[in-house]
Amino acid sequence: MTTTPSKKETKILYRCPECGSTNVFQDLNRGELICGTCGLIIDEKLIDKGPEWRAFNSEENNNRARTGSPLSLTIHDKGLSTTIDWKNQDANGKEISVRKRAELYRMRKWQIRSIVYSAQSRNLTIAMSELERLSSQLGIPKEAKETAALIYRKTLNKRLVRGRSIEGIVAASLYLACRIHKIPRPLDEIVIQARTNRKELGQSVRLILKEIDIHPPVPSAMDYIPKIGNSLGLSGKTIYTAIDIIKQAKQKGITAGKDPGGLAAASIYIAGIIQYERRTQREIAEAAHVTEVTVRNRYKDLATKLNITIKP
DNA sequence: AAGACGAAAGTGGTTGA
DNA sequence: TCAACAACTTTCGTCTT
Repeated sequence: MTTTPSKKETKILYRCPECGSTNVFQDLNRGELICGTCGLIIDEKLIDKGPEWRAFNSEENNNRARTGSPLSLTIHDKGLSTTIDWKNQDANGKEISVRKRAELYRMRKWQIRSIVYSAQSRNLTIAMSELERLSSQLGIPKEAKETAALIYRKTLNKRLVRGRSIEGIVAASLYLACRIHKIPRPLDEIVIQARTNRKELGQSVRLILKEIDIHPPVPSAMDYIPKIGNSLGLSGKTIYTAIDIIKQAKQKGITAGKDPGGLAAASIYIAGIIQYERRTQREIAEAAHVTEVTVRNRYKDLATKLNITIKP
């Protein structure tokens, strides 16, 4: 699986309300509409309304429909299917010949395999509908959703879902997929929508990280800034300033071990003051899902360590 | 009156013996 | 497995605009 975020930006016909430029891009990785001139995020949580793939003939259609026909959630045999007994006796209690025994052995083997197969596809059906629900509720673009589906399939193949809730693993897959695609969604934000609790989600995330070969980048404060800045209605200039502050902080190595959300909030606070676009600590804290105190502590930290003087 | 600030106590997660 | 620990939160009183 590839973890390199593909730079998928499409230029579209749209005029930026901030600077009037038509240099507007659609960043499908993040699901955002961005002005290429001033950096304003015009819209986020874009929804791809078209079908997720196109087919020009029936053969392609078959090849691309990777989940097969839509499965009904009901179990086709309702648990009433034939079972083959393990006893080597016929209905009258007589011993079965060696040749028949070998045949029976093969039949049992395939029957069990088919049961495992249907159990897995049933699991996948439930999981995918849960994934669909979760990602649409969190406004997650389809690329991250696809990645999440892939991660989920891997965990399913490794039998990691056994004894755990499907919902928990789905949420964990989605969380990791978001990190891979650099669309920050903190655990807590997912917990609100997911049918799990914080503890289980955290455990599942760690389990997948350990067992599956994926290496999502450590979430950076920079990834949070556009989202927070946009929800506060800040201009592209301020957002750039905030990103710049984080870059400086990174160079000085003072970002390690700190909550990226808090750092992002602090840099936005400082950027707001510098660019005369001030927001109160409370507003920023709310948008960044941290407390005022954290904003305060981080911003004090950043200001002293980067020698930024804040004008009163 | 709202916002900013800081101290103190509490919380959940990580680390190292 | 448990205690120490760092980062963050909650709460609350005080100062500033």
